[in-house]
Amino acid sequence: MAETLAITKALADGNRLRVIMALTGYNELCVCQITEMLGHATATVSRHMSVLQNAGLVKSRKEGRWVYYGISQSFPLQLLQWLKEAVGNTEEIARDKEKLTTILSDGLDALCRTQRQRRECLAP
Amino acid sequence: MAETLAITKALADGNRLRVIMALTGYNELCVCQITEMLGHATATVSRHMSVLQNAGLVKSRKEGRWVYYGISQSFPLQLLQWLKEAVGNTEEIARDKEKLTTILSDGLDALCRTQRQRRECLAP
DNA sequence: TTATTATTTAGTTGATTAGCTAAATAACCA
DNA sequence: TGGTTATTTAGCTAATCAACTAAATAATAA
Repeated sequence: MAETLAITKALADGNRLRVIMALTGYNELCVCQITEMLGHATATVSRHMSVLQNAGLVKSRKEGRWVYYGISQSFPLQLLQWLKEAVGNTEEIARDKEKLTTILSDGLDALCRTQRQRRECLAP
Repeated sequence: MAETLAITKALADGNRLRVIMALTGYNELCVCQITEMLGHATATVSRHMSVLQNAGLVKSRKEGRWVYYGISQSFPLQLLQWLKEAVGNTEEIARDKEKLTTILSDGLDALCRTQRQRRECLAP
């Protein structure tokens, strides 16, 4: 039961549901892209991703300085289908999809640069 | 998304998963029977049942002094099927099933009587 | 090598939640 | 009616968890 509970707990958070839905639309997304979509601190997003990964719902792949996440093959299919039906057409997810198109339109280097500048802008 | 999140949060608890699985085996169970199976205080169980009901996963029916709970018609079918496959054959659930057969074998009046005596035994 | 950079991990704080006891409801029964 | 009883609600405490900042890691680039 522990494994199932890890899954239901992983899905019991709005930010993590948004990430799952985003990943169903693209087969991979970089941490900085997910961070930009959610609008939280990078460390917070990293924590969310590790919860999803420990539950076996997403997998990660490192390429250079970037880490890409995608839906895991072991994501229970019936569960994923239900999720798509249940939240796939909500306003929140629609906004995320729209935001993602602009996030992806500029490339990773540009995105990381603007995020870096934003951080430095708030630095002590 | 709020409705879906209410569902995933309702399922993100081991006791509530156990109740759902118990209810799939019997079309109705009384609060005192569920209480006996979980081994928690009645008030705690009542709270768990209201979480499940607010998420739309179970429905309740009052008959005399007893309240019976059952799986709701609106319980998403794919979700329920996944749950059955995922936890239906775990040790915990097997123990619950076994315990339920003895709980049910003695009738509601007898069960409530023993629970009452147990409470009075611990009373100040 | 040294510096830079993307991500993760540690450590802290505030909010949510599961458990309990005690009090309140609602329904039966004498 | 008044008393008993099953369940729910209120109020409390301890534990869990999401968010942040700062420090550590891992990889690139100069």
